[in-house]
Amino acid sequence: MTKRVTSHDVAKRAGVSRGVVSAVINGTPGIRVSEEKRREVLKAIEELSYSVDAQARSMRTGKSKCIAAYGNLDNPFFLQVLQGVQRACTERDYHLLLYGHNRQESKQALIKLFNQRRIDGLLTKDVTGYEDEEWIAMVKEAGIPYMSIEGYPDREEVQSVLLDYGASIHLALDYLYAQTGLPPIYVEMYNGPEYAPNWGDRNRRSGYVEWMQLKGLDPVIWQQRDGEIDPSWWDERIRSLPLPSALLTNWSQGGFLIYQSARRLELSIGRDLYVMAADNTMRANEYMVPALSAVEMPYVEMGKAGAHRLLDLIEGKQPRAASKIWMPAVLAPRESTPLVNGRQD
Amino acid sequence: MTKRVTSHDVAKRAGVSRGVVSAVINGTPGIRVSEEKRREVLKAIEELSYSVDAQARSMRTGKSKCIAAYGNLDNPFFLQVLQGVQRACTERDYHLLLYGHNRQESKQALIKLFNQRRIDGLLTKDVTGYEDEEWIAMVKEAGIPYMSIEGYPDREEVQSVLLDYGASIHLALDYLYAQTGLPPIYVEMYNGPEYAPNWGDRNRRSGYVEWMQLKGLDPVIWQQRDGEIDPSWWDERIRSLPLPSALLTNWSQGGFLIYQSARRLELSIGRDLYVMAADNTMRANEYMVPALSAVEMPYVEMGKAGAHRLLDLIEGKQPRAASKIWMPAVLAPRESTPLVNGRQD
DNA sequence: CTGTTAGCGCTTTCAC
DNA sequence: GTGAAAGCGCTAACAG
Repeated sequence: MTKRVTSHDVAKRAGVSRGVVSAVINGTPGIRVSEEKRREVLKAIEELSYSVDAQARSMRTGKSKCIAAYGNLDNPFFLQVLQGVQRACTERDYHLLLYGHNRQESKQALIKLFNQRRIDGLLTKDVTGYEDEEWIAMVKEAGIPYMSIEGYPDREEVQSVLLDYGASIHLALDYLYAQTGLPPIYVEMYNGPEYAPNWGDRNRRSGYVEWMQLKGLDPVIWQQRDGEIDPSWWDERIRSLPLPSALLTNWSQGGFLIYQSARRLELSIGRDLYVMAADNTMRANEYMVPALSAVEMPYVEMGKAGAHRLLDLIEGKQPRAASKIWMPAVLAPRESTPLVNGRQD
Repeated sequence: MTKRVTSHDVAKRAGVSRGVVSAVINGTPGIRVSEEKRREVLKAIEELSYSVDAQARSMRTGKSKCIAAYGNLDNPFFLQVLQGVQRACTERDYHLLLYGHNRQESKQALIKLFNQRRIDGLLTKDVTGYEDEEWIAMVKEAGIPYMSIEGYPDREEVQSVLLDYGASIHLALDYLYAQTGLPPIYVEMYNGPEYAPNWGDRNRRSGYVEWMQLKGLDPVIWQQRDGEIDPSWWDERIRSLPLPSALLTNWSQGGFLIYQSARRLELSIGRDLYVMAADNTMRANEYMVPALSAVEMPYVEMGKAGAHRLLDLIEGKQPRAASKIWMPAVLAPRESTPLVNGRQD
């Protein structure tokens, strides 16, 4: 192993002092260095292929230029968020440490991490509407710049990136209604055992009811627990429907179950049933046959926006900004909701 | 901001010297410390909620206990690999830095990173059979402990985790044949513009030919470029098939196109056509209707195995191990390949 | 404007 | 056994 090249070596070769080398590299304001010397230094850096030791620098400055992202690696959304975060980090020359859900304790370990690694900031991908008092207290006490993706909708003092679920449902319904002219049925999936919708699903549901009332239509809501293996439940309901009918489901999982039922009943999606999803949890919408129309959540953009805000916070750029960043959903029209004959305008 | 707690503070409070504190924390061999003092130190650490500064430590020791993972964040496989890597890191108390494809230069930047951040090792998720001479030369010159996932199958001196694609095809064919008793047609997708199969696809293809010959059957191979929008190509071929027929496709994308054609021709997957995929690129197999049978690649395990090997390398545990880790594919039987009537044994 | 120097917090060697 | 001190590579403050 060859010996490490230090700023000392560079200084010696360029015939200057180490302070100058540092000034050249960091463009330290208040230190003027002659053009000639600067060139010398740059040349020496090039020739020795020197690069600063980030550890030593951050030890001195107290800033590591590292942020940490924490989330559930089982969840494909987290990958998208990471992608956005990663881009922001690259753009602003930060590094990204990755931590995954492992045990219950691990979130607390992040605080420890903050001390150990001198992480400059922390970003977590939470489930929609997640709130954890204790955690927020810890973060605040530790003085960590912090940002949540999808958490803490009701806590103004916590920075987070949020989705406007109500608006996303309106977007979906406007489209579905324009395509089909049919009053959409809302199929609401939930995680058992009890019906306890999270923040996002509550907003979606009320968005639906609101929209229907606006149009003077009667809301029709089907509720079913996800994971419930009960094909006949679906078959009975769908069999009783007039054809064609239009359905909007809060989770794409619901779309999948409707497709399965249609297969059993020998109904055709896109002809007998118009189906649309209000998310893309499984990231399979476009691969279903026929491809499932949906409103989808811009997780990459959320990650990017969140990371930029976090970096602003770290660098003290945004002293008194609003704590919430709201993101709009994106309409993805596909084959499951063709334009119904005679509705062209 | 409260002042940082240092080992000095701990030492003072525990009434010992800093060397002892260090010895207690790291269990330094060759330094014996009395049980009483040890207890004192631990108590002081607890009371002051002290944690070592990783930067300072790694500056001193030259080891950062950090590895970096690099890959394409657009690719869902990479998330799975990351998951495995992350687990290995947690188990062995390492930290994980994440870098994504951004520009062409960024891979070179990893080398720089190695110097700057004192990364202990590097892991890349490459495309199947990827090889890059120049990169390997750079890595070797820099002396970076390095591991590739899916790359460098033919370079014995490079450490990598590989999949046995030939065996995976045999596994798929054995299953498909047992279920249906039909000679499977092989549907080979490729990325255009020219037919230039990668390492994995070459192995799959020869695995198919080999298996068919073993059974005394004539190989039938359809080739189609992915992204080619040509529904009639599929419809004509599939229409000409005797029913039922069995098809195995190298990419799940092929399964998707077959499903679409079946929909147009009003054929039923699982009754008229038995379909199976030899991968799960889109991670949508189980959400297709009917769910698509496949052999799938254990990317989580690959990441984990790769990371553990990398850490072994870093810690000098495995002086002369074989450079390749071979992983077997996993059979995932689903609804698209039901047991054909009368074939129960 | 340039050069010297103090220290960031830790580990490890070397005297005691 | 224990304590002092050197030094990892850097930046910022302070002399010259």
